[in-house]
Amino acid sequence: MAPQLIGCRLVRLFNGERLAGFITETEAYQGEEDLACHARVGLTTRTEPMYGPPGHAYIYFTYGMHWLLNAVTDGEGVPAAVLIRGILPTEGLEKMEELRPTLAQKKGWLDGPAKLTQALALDGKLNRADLCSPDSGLFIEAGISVPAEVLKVKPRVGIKTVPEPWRSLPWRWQIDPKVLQKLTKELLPASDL
DNA sequence: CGGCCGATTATCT
DNA sequence: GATAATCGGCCGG
Repeated sequence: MAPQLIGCRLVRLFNGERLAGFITETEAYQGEEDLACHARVGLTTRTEPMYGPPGHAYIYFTYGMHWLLNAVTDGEGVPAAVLIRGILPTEGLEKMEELRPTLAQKKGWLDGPAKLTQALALDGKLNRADLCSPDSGLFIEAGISVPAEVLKVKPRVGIKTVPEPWRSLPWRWQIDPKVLQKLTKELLPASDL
């Protein structure tokens, strides 16, 4: 699911306005045996959404200040999720700039998991939102087709203390930076992204 | 560009 | 009481 979500459109309805962007980077976290996955400690209050039905959001708080968005990707009772690590903004830029003023409209604006949750006004209130229903206020639509050959696959980041083989598994997908730059110019010719 | 560091608090041991 | 699926600022190359 992680590579398949690349290119899909992530949409947030905020005060009646559409804030959206194409997903550009993802990471996979799968199962209690994956020592980088929160579910390594089993079913807890925090990990419960990952054990729930697929297609829902798993949004958690970390480092004392950041909210991170995941899509639950496996059946009930099977903990698995895809971390959304970056988007290419396409709708509601003005509002997103207001929500995330730092470095707004500059290079690297929304290329981090906590950056995009700021721009989309996401926090624990959206935890477990149905990502397949517009009624939830947070959902994923069809987007652009991104050929597999322009995807880069690398180890997941931010898990330096996790033992092997989990630390080095190639479970991070991103649009090739060169292709992303070209895409950005096509979609947002006037911006400085 | 890469590496180090401090911020700040929910969650789990 | 320790840790963390990060970020931004500051440093050096």
